[in-house]
Amino acid sequence: MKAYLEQELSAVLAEMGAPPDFVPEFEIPNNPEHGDLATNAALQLARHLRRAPRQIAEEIATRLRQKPVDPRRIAAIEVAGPGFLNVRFAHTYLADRIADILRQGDAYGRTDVGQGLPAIVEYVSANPTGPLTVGHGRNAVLGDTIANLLDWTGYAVTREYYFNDAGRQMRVLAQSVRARYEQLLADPDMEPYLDLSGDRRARWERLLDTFDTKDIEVGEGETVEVPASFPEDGYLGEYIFDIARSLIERHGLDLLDADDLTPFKQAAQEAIFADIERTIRRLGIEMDTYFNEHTLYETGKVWDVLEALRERGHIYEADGAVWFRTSAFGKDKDTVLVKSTGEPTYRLPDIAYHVDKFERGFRKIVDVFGADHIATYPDVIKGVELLGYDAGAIEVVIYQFVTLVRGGQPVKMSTRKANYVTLDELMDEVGEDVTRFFFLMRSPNTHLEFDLDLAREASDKNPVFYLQYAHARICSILRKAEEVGVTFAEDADLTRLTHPSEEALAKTLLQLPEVIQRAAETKEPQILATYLRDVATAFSQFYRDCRIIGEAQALATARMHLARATRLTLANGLTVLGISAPGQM
RNA sequence: GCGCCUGUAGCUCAACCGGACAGAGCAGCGGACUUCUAAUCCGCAGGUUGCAGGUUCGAGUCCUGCCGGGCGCGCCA
Repeated sequence: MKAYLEQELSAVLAEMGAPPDFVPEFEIPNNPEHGDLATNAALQLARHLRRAPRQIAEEIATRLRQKPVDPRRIAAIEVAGPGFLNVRFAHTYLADRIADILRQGDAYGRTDVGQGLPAIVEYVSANPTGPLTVGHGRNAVLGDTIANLLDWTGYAVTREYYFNDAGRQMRVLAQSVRARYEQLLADPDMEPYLDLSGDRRARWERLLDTFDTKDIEVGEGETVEVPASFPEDGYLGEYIFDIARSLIERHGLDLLDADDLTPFKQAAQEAIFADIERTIRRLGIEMDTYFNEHTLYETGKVWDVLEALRERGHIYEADGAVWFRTSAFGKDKDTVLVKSTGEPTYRLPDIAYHVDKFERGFRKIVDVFGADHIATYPDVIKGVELLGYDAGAIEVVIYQFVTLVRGGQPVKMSTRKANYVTLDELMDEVGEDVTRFFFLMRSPNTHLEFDLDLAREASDKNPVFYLQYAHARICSILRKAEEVGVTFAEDADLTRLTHPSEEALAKTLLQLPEVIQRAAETKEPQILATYLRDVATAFSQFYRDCRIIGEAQALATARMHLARATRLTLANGLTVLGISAPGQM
């Protein structure tokens, strides 16, 4: 409808001498008295046409009315206020659209604006150094929902997890595991559990003699006692012990004198990745691809990118390092791409990674990052652009941090002390649906306060249940209506839906496709979450005013259609958000 | 000091490329269940959209300057 009106209006405006690049837009007015769709085109054109906006609006209205406008769709075109043009839907239009929703079923809300364009959404992308935290949760849920939104708007979406299992972080992780491994073994009580055959007894006794501990600083003057071999910035989490224990079960003390960290790294990575995958699966997330940074070295792409940048003169060497001339485009400093050790910084593979995304054919590239990456991604985009790719295809979604609030107080967390709430613990406490919804109900660029008390409350205070309750209630009504013999006739006469609550509900329902489009374009899922609340409210009001059971068959059937259309709208919207739509509560 | 985000009702937040009277939820007060789910609905109260200028027919939205909060500013990721 919107597109139809915009097209008709464009034609009229062209006749009236509007600039050819002017695109009129209709929007839904805040105030229902202003009709179902309104446009401010006359106001915007007043200056250009050098005429009073009100007068322009009158002429547009007159011309529009002369067009062969389908009376099944439009009931009235009015001029109002300083020069707005308000359009009212015909009653038959609403009836047609409800029938349309039911025809589309599970697909209602889908559009093809993306036209099958290949899109990639990169999210989570946590390196396997520990369990996912609440912060990763916002990333995961946001990324996954954006991927859903793009899918529903007609893009061919790939969901990708990018990670790096080489580098310093992983080395420190492996060292941490080895230190815990030694610590667990350096216990005289372990004797009965160990195979001490051969020279193993001597090795074990040597460990008992030499094992020592030290204190390390963890901030705010606090210290923690750790094995002497524990790295300064090692990982203190309890999960490191679990990994060490599993190594003892599998290898006993045979890894004691290994001078290679590989088995520790391997075990840690496998265990942690398995854990991460379990966690995101709980949230309903299924990745299409996992991309290991390492492949960018194996294929030489990292060096190709470096050479390409060098050829184009964006690179120079100084102090033994290779620099990217970022100061040439507005940054206050240049950026190191290859350290004097010969090892690239993460920025170089990041550029190569994005080049790779283009080479794989993606035409829309979405990255989901926390606010702490805000300063780094412009370099990557610039790098890609300098190599001749369409950097405009890259969209970076930056989300602000999450604070957990309990009892009105922020929950203190410190990664350093391994004192943080994991995503799994959060889901254990409040459930998966609530977790997803809370991460989605706020704009990504606002700081999120996650109120655990509110989230845990299974009551009317919790906004998730409001949506789910409305859905469950519809299911219940439809069940009961069928029990008492109200039939769901295919040929129901939907023009019988004339009650204001019925009309208001119907008008709300038919917004779903454009709401999904807008949320997809802006990458702001809270637009959809907010809309679904409106749907639930409109339904509750309909429920208050209009009964199904006990009404004459024709009216009851028409209302069943409306209830079904509402259920589809809620269910499809919740599906996009990745939240379940229960049949009863 | 510089860059990005942010400041809207007591609290948490909406407000669709600048549009008509700034809206919800929670908290507060008052109402509605012999009825298809009261996890619901209705009403009341609550605001100088941080402050000051500017652009515009029109500004919560755009520009400038202040003030407050967050995140960055490494040959870490």
